[in-house]
Amino acid sequence: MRADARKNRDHLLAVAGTAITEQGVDVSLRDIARRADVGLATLLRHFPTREALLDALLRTSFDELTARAAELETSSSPEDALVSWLRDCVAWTTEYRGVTVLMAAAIEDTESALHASCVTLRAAGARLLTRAQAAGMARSDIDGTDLFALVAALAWLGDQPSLAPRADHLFDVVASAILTSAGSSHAKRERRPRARS
Amino acid sequence: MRADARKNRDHLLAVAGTAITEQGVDVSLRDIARRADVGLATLLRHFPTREALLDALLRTSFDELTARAAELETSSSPEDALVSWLRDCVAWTTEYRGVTVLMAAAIEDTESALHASCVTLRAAGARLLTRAQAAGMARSDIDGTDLFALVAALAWLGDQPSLAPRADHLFDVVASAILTSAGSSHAKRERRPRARS
DNA sequence: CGCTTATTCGGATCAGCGATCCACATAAAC
DNA sequence: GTTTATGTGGATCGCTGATCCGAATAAGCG
Repeated sequence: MRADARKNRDHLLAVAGTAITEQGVDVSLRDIARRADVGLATLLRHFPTREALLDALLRTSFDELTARAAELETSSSPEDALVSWLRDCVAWTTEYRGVTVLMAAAIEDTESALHASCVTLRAAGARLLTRAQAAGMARSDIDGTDLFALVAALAWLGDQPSLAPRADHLFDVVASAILTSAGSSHAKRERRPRARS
Repeated sequence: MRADARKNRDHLLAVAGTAITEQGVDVSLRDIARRADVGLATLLRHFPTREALLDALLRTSFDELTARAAELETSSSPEDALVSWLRDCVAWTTEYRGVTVLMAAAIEDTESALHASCVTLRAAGARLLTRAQAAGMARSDIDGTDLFALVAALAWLGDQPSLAPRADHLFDVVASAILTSAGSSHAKRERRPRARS
């Protein structure tokens, strides 16, 4: 890559980081290009899609989260490791308003630039979940995909200005649902008469 | 209102209903106008914003949901009433892909055309919740706003193609969190050492 | 019925978006 | 210093919702 191209790329990433922190991931790409004193076409050549830009921008964060999962796996109890990692994930998304929707779309879109990162994240969560389940600390009827979905839903809550104030509390509510049902009587109560067809 | 205006309004509502069912609430207003053989300006005069259009279109559904809440309040046990009403709410949103985001925004935006409907819905849920709490069937540390947020989050899950397959299962998980903590030991387990500041 | 008036309509236009094209500028290689 | 491969960004496209205003028309009245 040519030196000037590299410089533009790096500068664009820096500016994009600022813009996204300020305005969320839906910020206009034109705005980012303007703030970087660069043509829109240049931004779009370096990062052909919004997902590609985010992938470059967030890769470090993704890596940190997966590393943190590995670390917690050896340093904490299965229960604490799972819950505090989930908490970290949700807390992280608050720095990038709107990223949850893109991640939810990317997790099953193999063409998305964010796909690989999302899959890796889900796998990291699945490991912690399996460990907690093996220890009897987490309900056994959920898997990594369920966990990903729950974290996404909680992160989405935090993205909605009107619901965000409850996000922390509802995290605890959902966390209790993941943890507490392990072998409890609820597994039986849970079987309700009949779902509305 | 002049006869031709009324006709256009009704026709637009019918066409909008079809279009939104097919493509979700983010369908282009221009498309709706085109399909109704009407100018875009005409659509926007009858319904100045997307929210206004949805409000007119969904008012019936909103009324049905609140009526159903009242009905369940007298016909079912506090627990069943709450859970099956929540299930109805989530199921209803699946007919209008994307409506959840607009409702979350509208619940605290008094200017939104959807505001009143959302507030009414939250109140209906709050009544069922309070009743279940009084009967000791629902955890007491949540309120109507929390309930609204949880339903919104579950509905949002159903809107995401990649997460939708788990939505039903995760509804049960969340429902168990709402119900099962009533006086159980979990209330105590729940107090975790310390949330990350 | 014909005239007037208030209402409604929709084509045209605007600013915004992301995507794409291509003449031009320039770093790098020789 | 010249050549060449690479990078750039203004211009343009099709799309979005919002707005304006001359033309069309329904309703009211003599």
